[in-house]
Amino acid sequence: MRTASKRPGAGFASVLPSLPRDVILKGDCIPMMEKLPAKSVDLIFADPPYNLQLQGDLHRPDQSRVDAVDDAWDQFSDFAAYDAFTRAWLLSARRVLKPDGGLWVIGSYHNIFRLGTILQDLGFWILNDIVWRKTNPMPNFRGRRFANAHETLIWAAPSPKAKRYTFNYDALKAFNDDLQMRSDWTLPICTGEERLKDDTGRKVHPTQKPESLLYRVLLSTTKPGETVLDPFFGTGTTGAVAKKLGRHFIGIEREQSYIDAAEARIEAVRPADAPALSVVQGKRAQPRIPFGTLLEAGLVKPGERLYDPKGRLSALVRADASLIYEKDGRRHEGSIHRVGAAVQGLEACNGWVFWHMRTKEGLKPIDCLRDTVRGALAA
Amino acid sequence: MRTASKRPGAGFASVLPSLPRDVILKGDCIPMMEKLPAKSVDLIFADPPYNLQLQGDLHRPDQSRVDAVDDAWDQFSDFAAYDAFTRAWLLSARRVLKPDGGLWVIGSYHNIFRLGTILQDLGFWILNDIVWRKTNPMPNFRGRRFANAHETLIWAAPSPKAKRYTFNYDALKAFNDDLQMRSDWTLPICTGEERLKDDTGRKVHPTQKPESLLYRVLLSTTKPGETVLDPFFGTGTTGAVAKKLGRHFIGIEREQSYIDAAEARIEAVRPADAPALSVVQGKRAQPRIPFGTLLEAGLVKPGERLYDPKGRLSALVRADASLIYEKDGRRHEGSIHRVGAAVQGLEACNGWVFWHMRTKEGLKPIDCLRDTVRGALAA
DNA sequence: GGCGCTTCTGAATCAGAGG
DNA sequence: CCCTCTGATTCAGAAGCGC
Repeated sequence: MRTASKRPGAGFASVLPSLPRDVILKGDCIPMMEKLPAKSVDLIFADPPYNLQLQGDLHRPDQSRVDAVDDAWDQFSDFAAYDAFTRAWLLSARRVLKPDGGLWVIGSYHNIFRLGTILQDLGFWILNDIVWRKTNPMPNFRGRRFANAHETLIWAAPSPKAKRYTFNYDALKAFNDDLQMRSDWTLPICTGEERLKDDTGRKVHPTQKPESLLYRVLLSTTKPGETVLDPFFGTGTTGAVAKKLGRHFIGIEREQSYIDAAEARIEAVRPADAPALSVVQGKRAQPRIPFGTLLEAGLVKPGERLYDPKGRLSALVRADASLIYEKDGRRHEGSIHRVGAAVQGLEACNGWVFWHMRTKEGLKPIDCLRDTVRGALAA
Repeated sequence: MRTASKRPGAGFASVLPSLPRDVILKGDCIPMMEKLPAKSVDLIFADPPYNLQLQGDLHRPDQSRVDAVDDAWDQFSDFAAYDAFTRAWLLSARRVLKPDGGLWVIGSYHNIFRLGTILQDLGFWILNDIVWRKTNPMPNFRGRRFANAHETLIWAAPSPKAKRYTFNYDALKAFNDDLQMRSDWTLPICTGEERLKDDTGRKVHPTQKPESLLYRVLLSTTKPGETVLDPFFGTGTTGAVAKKLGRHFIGIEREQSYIDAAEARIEAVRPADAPALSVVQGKRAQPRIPFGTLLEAGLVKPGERLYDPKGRLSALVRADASLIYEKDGRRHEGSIHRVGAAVQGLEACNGWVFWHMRTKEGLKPIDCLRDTVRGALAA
């Protein structure tokens, strides 16, 4: 891992010719992202500052808390600065993001509504909001509110027309004991061994995110070998999990102390082996086998009959892999899907699971034959 | 209960001298709220249109069509129109609200970020965002996103200096088995007997909220005898729960069919019959521990092997918590349960007790690790 | 009545390749 | 870009039905 330091007069001259990978770039995220080639990153995970009062960039001119806090204009001026910052880094981020990439942001009620609104205003397309339920949140000590036991993430595509974003649906379903993954994730906060401490035992970063959270983010919305950018890298949770999962990372961070901690931490990570990184693939990922292939392979012969699941209706297979169904003067012909839909009076039908062959063991869906063909292709 | 109808030229002449209570006002919420005296209401609960932007029809895998929320009242031309509407009704609402009153809004990711941003811009002070985790949400039928399993509520005071808002901390804590009430509430959606149906058996309102949700809202942030205003009354869940809990209500609603249903419903409420309301309590809602959680927690690592009870067969653990088994040309992949079933030639298998890890003390079922995680979660 | 099986439904921004 | 066609995709709970 390398660290590219941006010193005065010593930064990148202009946009880099190619994407650096597995590096931490030192500096503010907006100028740094401007150095990266456009449409080059597969995923962005951002954990931006929550409290604008503590950020140098966002400091109000007079540093003071407004006396008349019910003054709407003053309220707005604070939020306006945060909004301007948010808009700026999100625009930079989208330039770097591939058109079919994904973007995650995390926040609390202090900033997440502004993040979400600006995402929508900029034309990002929200795919889900995700709730991180903390199993061990900080209690509310004064007893004046509900215990703040969650944070919110937003997962978005860069535009509404981006339909080919990565979502490892089947992997997540396997991960979750064969139930599809929900929008609420129950995970502990970062404590114990995982929490980075300095020599004096104090935590290195005030809001270090748990690796489990990033694990789920990267597992669900990236593929092995892809690159994830984290513009607010902190102590490098994103980088550590990316390395562990065989993904590449680019971190951007201003504070040298965080960079030092992140480098040591990521250095110590041992990535999993390639076989362990492959995930369950659904049917969509498998090579398409048209019905005609079964005829070419001799697994189905022209003139055979296919049956509905109960064996009552049947249709004739023709040489061109179309079916013909005739009964009581009704007549349908076409693909296995069209005829399947027609005989059921439905709009659509998956002919692969509707139509069955008669075998010694009874009726078997023709979908089984596809597996046979796929096996033959693989061998 | 009375219904005040606003007919052309027959509405209230101007602002009412006193607050009507336990009534449903027919009409648009903004002009209706303008008739109410300023600073007169203790709490506002608002379930505004969500501004869903649905494309075509959605079908379940069994081809049945999902009954979408395509009502006219949820149609807005763009975000600007929705924002203007939101700003307007929130301003009207704040005028009516007592300075130490509270305001709740509920929404999904389609609108909640805009609601939150506008609340902040208008100078409301957010006290909590609350997540309603649905025990029985609609699944994601196309497998392209996480199942949308929650909605978000925002609880806010009308200004940052309002410190004397009502919060029944101790009541909530008792309600929650002496644990502080958290910001995530696990409750089922409104179904069964509670869901209002018309003569033909169709739901009266597309988005009726469960009484359990309002029960928790009113119990936590109002006192008996206080008045709660609901500007988007619908079929009157707020009114029904208010009556049940000895609070007064004012509902505002445009649709006569909803008003009729609400009146009959509220009429039938007996205030005495206290909480027969089944709510899923925090402590009893033991989190399910999917196998993936063990990987996130680092208790199992991608690339490790799991063994059958006799240690003869073994399978590789992958990053998505799926297993892969390969022997003599046979190959199975999927969840611990699927692969466990496949290697035994069974229909089903409990992977938690079938698969074992090698430890110094010999083979141990992975189920033991679940206890470890549960312990960590409880701590 | 009881049990088991089937059917139905819920605030949803829900496909992708090929021609 | 538009149109056509293939064929992938669901969980919890209530209600209804049949034995």
